[in-house]
Amino acid sequence: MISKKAKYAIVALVHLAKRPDNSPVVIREIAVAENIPQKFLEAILLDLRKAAILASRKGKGGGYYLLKSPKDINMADIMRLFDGPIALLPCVTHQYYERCEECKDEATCGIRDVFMKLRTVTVDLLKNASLAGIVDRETSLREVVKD
Amino acid sequence: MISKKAKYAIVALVHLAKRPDNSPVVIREIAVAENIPQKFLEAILLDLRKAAILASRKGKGGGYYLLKSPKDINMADIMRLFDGPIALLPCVTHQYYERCEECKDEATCGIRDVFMKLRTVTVDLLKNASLAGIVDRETSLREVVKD
DNA sequence: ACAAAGTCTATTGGATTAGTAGATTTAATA
DNA sequence: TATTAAATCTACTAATCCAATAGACTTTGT
Repeated sequence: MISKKAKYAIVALVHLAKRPDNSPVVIREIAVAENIPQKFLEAILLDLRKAAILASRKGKGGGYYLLKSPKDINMADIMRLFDGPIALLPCVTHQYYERCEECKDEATCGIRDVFMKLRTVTVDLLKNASLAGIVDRETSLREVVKD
Repeated sequence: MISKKAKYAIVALVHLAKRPDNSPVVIREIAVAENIPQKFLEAILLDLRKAAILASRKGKGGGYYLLKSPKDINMADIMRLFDGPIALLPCVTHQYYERCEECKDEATCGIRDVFMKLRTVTVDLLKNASLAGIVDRETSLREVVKD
């Protein structure tokens, strides 16, 4: 399961991506609109800012806004940022590789083989899931439901 | 990341599946051979027994052995047993479905859509990864390395 | 009877998760 | 320049989970 942090981050990003202009949005607006505990959200948005996905302005008229285009923000990056590696075994991650202590021969490990394949398809799918894609999908899903 | 419990479970099952006959194997043998803390492994094997994947015999000559054929034991079942749902969001699990509290409309949620697709491909891949497949894969990988 | 095996109950230290509280800093504007 | 609205920083906490250990108990074969 994804952490609440990662989930809230995605929800907040979608909220920001849905706005026509990219003007700053105050934390409270996002928190209220998306049912996210405000103080918790503050920490999350800060992380997104440190990761250069969001930018912020302090003081009156301030708030958070997207720094990158929605089509350049993907789920893989967000999930890695909050929950660490996407792979399910340390021996099949790219960035955080670590040998399994109990493993006798990595090269011929059939378990590793399975989880390597899984990692590949997962990262592939999440890399291709952009904020823009999600927003588009919501509008087209709404069309379908309306009918 | 998968839990140690799930990983040890898979390693232990592969150990059992590799044996030509299906005679009982004592916990210590598996623990020593696979570098798994014995006491920890005991609890794991007990869980596998309760799930009717392994059976056991007490006393001299006893131990654990597979109850099901290796081709009928798949990674999805093992992972669910130890780590719970495979899906990354509660709203896209089959067995443990739970609404996301912060979600406004599930039917048109673009986030849910992404994680639903991910769940489908993941479960599909893990369901098709049987113990038998893993053992086979190890033998054929060994062939390749030998050359 | 004895030894060899699994089984059960309890506990523990440490890490992680999901927050909360409150003081501080920065910027706009009246 | 005083006020206000906003983000930012530091610290703390309760609850849960993870990985493992300890020790007593039960069952079974010889």
